Amino acid sequence: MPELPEVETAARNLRRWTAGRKVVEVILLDRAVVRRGLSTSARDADPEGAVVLEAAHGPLTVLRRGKRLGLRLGDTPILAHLGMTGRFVRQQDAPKHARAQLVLDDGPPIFFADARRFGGLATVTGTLEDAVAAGLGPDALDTPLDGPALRKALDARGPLKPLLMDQARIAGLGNIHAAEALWWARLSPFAPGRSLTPASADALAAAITRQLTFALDEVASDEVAYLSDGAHVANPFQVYGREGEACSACGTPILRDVQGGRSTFWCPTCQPLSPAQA
DNA sequence: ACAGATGTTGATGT
DNA sequence: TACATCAACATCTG
Repeated sequence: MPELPEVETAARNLRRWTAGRKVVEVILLDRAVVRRGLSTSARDADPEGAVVLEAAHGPLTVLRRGKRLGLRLGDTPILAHLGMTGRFVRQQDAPKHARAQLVLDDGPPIFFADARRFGGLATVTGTLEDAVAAGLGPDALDTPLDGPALRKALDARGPLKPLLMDQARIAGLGNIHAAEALWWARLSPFAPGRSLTPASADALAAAITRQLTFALDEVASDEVAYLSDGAHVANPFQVYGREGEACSACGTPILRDVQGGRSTFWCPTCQPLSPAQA
């Protein structure tokens, strides 16, 4: 599930859970969770990094940029990425697919669980601040996105949606929220980034902020939200996962297509691929 | 049963 | 350069 709102929630939870406490031990339940350079493959396991993590202990500091977390555990800087199914939970017993465990000096431990194993941990060379920012564009939520900056970031010939998901341009938007933000801004996912007018860039910047803020509020209900994963609520999105359903604004059936190997959903009426988008 | 999806990010190839 | 495609991995849905 993790896009930026879930990662921000994870960061807040970790801070809250460790406030006034110390991590006294790191237990790796799946040593391949420690990767070279946050690779998404367990085949890039980093055994030496694993040894470093196992020696880490002390108070925890948490940074976030886009979907990437930076953890300072005592003197040890660590990067963490949730991949597609990663999550942090604080509870007594190990959840399914637990990969790592942080033992605290007080209360239940924190587990990193990740069914699909695209997520992972990595040791860092250099400062944690540099590592957490390396290769990422401005954070889509923290950095108040303004139209001009966004227009510059998206100044490329390719279609808007993949550009929005390019973490080097803007850090934090994934498949769902990119689709949703484009709907709110009434922009076609297929429109060339370079075709953004100043006015549409303003609208898109506002839509991104709105979408992420809204989603963060939805997810922000801490670990309870995670534990109730099974309890499926109604699809809270305007277009994502709604192929064939009526657009909430105009009633036109939502379309689905594939861009860059990912499903894209949009309303052809509200988000026309037309010449003038002002 | 099985084919085909799935919120992630890279490494390839044209 | 900049696309698209696949691969990593484990589940879930039709």
